[in-house]
Amino acid sequence: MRIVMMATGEIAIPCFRALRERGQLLALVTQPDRPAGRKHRLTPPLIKKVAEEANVKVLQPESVRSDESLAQLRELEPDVVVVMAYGQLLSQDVIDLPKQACINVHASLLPRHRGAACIQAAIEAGDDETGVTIMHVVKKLDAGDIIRKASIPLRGTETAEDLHDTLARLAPAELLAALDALEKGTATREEQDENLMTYARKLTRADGKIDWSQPALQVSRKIRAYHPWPGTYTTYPSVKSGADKMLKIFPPVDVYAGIEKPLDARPGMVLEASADGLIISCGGVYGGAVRISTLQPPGARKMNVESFFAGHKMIPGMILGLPDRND
RNA sequence: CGCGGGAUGGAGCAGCCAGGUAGCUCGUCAGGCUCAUAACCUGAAGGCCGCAGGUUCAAAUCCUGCUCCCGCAA
Repeated sequence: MRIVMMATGEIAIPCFRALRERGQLLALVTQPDRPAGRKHRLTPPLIKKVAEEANVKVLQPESVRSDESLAQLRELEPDVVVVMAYGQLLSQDVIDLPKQACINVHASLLPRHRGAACIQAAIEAGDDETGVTIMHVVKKLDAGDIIRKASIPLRGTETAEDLHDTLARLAPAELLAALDALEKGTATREEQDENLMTYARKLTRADGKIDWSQPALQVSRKIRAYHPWPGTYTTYPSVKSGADKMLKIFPPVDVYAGIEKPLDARPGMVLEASADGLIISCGGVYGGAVRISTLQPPGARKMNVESFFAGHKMIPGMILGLPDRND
């Protein structure tokens, strides 16, 4: 079976290796090297290096839908194209190019959480389970018929980083099973139920701002879901300058559902600031609070709250995340 | 040459703009108080102030170059 893989994200690396071992992996199509990092150095996707080390041909078209790129792909005469975290939408020409099928590996249980931020969405929504889906590619994003799914339970403590790695490891077996089924002609197709569809749009840095008026459980899910990217943050009034400063917040985060709070407690209010953690009042019908233990002030490294309090004043009653002019 | 912040005993910070005694909150060690303690009191150790030059009577502080760390952006 002649296979071309289209992938950019690191989540695709285990699948790449599985395909390489399976044999007849003709090429990896990945995004062009982009200026990245602090000096804007041209940086190749990590999976490109993996492919080069494995002596797999690498193609990096600016647009995979261009005539030039289509011609290159046609020359390879693939039976199957496997797409995973590639980063470009495919045109019908590309989808129709392989003789047998153009399939996609997606890191959620479709039709739930279509789109780019599927891993974050599963955690933020508080789902009991998530998984990977192998499906046919159609022009509409992540809407094609499903070949296979594999699910894993969510414990309610994992971060997106954990889940990303777990799903990356789960995917190869499903992908290989799907390919075997396609090869033998035993593959099934299950149409997606559009009524159950949800869409996880691409996240931006600004999405990481914590809304303390949300219930504690929701706040804690967001902190886990957005780690390590785009990360979560709030602001705090600096005693020294008086200005609001940004404060990044990291997992782990504990939820106190029935905590006793002062009568004047408002969302975002610091209830306790000690070496044990920073306890912040949240909102919602049942209230509650979260306890944070890892922070990062501007210009500094990530640190525990004990270190933070050694050099930054933060006292109970202080309100975090007050709206600023940009809101 | 994308933009910006930072480097000061073990940790986190102030001091720098207006050069002139190494400071704060902790930690560590010793002693005290206490039934006891992560609490409280007293004391001590621990710094070539990131590196290299320059200016100056005098540099953590001003100037130049370099290294490393961080945020934004991508």
